[in-house]
Amino acid sequence: MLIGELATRAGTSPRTLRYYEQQGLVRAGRDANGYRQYDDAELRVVREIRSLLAAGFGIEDIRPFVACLRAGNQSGHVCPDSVLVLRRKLAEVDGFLGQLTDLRQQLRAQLDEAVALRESPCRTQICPP
Amino acid sequence: MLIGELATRAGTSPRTLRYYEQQGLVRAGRDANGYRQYDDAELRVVREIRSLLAAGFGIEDIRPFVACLRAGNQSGHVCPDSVLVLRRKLAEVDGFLGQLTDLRQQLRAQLDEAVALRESPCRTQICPP
DNA sequence: CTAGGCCTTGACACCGGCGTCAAGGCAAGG
DNA sequence: CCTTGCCTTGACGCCGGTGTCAAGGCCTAG
Repeated sequence: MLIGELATRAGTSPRTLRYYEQQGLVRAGRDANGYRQYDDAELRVVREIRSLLAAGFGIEDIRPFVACLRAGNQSGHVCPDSVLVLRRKLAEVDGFLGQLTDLRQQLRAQLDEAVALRESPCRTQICPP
Repeated sequence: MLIGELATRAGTSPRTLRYYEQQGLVRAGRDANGYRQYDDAELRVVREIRSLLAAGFGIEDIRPFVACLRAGNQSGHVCPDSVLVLRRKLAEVDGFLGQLTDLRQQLRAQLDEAVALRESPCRTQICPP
C-alpha cells in the first residue's frame, strides 16, 4: 500500500503520514523506487493516532499507545504506560471541566447583570454613569 | 505614568502593553521623549483586558468591552456588543463542556476496561492476544 | 515523446499572546 | 564622564498539527 492509499483509507493526507513517521509513530518500508510501502497493521496504527489526536491527546501522549499496539495487543489502551497517560488525561479533563464550569457561572452572572441594567433607562451603545 | 509602572500595576509586562496598543486596545500619549504616558483610566482598561484574556476571550472579542469602558460605562460588560460576545462565548463554553463531558466518559470507559484486563493474567508491558 | 498522476524531500505559513534579544536614546546620580 | 535603569522600535521564536508550494523522479497510457 502506497502513502496515498493509506492516507485515503485512514481519512487523512500523505503530508500528515510523513509527519507521523518523522515523529516516530508510523513505520514504512521502501520500494526500490524509494516509495513508502505500508501494510495493514499500519492502517490500524494510523487510525489509533487519529482517534487519540481527535480526543485531544498530543503526539507525545500517543507514543505509548502505538507501542502497545505494536507489541501485539488488540487495543493500544491496555498497557501500563497507556493507562498512565489515560489517567493523566482524565485528571486534566476534570480540571478543565471545573474551570469551564466556573467560567460558565461567571459568564451567566455577567450576562444577567448586563441584561438587568438594560432594563434601566439606558438603551444606547453609550451609557454614561 | 510610564509603561513600566503601568505594567507593574496591571501585573503584566511592557511588551504586553505595547502589544495591546498595537492591537488598538490600549491608548497612550507621548512625552517629549517619545515615552508613552498613561493615565489611570488606562489602568482600568488593561485590567479589563487581562481579566477577559484570563477568562479565555481573544483579542478580537475584547474590543467591544474596551470600547464600552471608554464610552464612560463603569463596566465593560453592559453594552450591546459586549453582551453579544458574552452570549457567543457562553454558547462556546457550553459546547465545549459537552465535548469534554463526552470525552471524560470515553476516558473513564477505556480506563475501566484496561484495568479490568489488568486483572486477567497478563501484567507485563507486552501482552500478546 | 508526452501528458498526467503518483511519489520524493525540504521548507515556509498559520494561529495568538506574548518572551526575548538587538541596538540604541534619554535621564539622573556619583 | 560613566554607569544604571528606564524607555524606544523591530524582529524572530514558540507550540502542534497540518496545508501548501517548489523542484524533481517514477510509471503508465496514448
